[in-house]
Amino acid sequence: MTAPRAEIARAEVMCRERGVRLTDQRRRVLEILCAAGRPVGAYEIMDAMREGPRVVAPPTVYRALEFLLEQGLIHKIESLHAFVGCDHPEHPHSSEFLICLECGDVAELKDDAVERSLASVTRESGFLPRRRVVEVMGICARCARKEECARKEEADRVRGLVD
Amino acid sequence: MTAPRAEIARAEVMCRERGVRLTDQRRRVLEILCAAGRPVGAYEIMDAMREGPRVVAPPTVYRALEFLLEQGLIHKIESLHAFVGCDHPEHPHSSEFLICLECGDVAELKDDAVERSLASVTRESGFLPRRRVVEVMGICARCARKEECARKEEADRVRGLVD
DNA sequence: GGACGACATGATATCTTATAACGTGCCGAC
DNA sequence: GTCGGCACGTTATAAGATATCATGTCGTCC
Ligand SMILES: [Zn+2]
Ligand SMILES: [Zn+2]
Ligand SMILES: [Zn+2]
Ligand SMILES: [Zn+2]
Repeated sequence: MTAPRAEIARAEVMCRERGVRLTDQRRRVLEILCAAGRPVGAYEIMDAMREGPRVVAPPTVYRALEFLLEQGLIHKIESLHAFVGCDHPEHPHSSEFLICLECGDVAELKDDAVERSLASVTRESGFLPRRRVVEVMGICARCARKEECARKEEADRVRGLVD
Repeated sequence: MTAPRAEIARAEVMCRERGVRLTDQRRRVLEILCAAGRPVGAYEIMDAMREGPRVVAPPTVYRALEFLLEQGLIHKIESLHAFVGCDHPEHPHSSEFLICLECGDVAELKDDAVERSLASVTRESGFLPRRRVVEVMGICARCARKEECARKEEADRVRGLVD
């Protein structure tokens, strides 16, 4: 929830270099996504924008999202119908996510092993990839540890009762 | 569009073995998916079911889909909001798809290279995977060939005009 | 400076996808 | 027989996304 100054500044520069306009609406959406640091749905973004001066309608949000996606500044997470700011938008890349079912945390993979293995599989079959969606739902390391502790405590408690 | 007798028979056996019920509604949905041989949306399935004796409402379709997903008889393609019958449901597996943007054809990968590289990446980070979504959008081999031919013909035509 | 065109936004309506909530009927266990 | 679990019916509504047309904004060209 830190102010996403750095991300915005970076985006400004990238857009200027490319000759595209990071307008108020687009910047606002990017700010909301970066500040959240988690997947946010389009309608939630819309609500967040309402807090400002004016009311916005769905197309406004979706248009801003479309632009940010094109520029590689954000990613869409298909399995959540939600969007996240990109960690490292400097170079265009396909995104891969680890999504925690417990705490909702989302981590963007930077490793390209998956990308390479996908590339080799598709090349073999003559398929020309354009966009990749790789999303793994599961339990993140932190939640796994927490659950492990809880299990232990429970076991201890039961042992205590039996004694 | 072949009659999906084999798939249905196989599903019947699997359900019996597991002690779960492949009811009329569930079988009907599976038939529609297998017969289509392409991704089909829930509401399209609903329309297909209407052709039969009775009217069905969305929850009926979604409940059947939920059951079939649980039993591994079908997969959901997140990026299309659609469902497909599974090629090889005998052993539970996570699904990986190549989706053609041109003709809409969907191929389920059987190769497990992607699965393995994903597994190693997630293991390293202490993440416990539950469900994987791997969907690659692009141009299938057949459409790529077709486009290649079209490009050649166009080039020939232009050469002809210049001459 | 004024006309024009490209692009961005506003506003309204509608469409698609998915689920909540509650009731009914079937069937086997006891 | 009745009880409980499960599948299904029915109605309503939530949630996500897009189509369409009007309006505004801004730089360019004359
Ligand atoms: Zn990224
Ligand atoms: Zn977690
Ligand atoms: Zn499968
Ligand atoms: Zn194709």
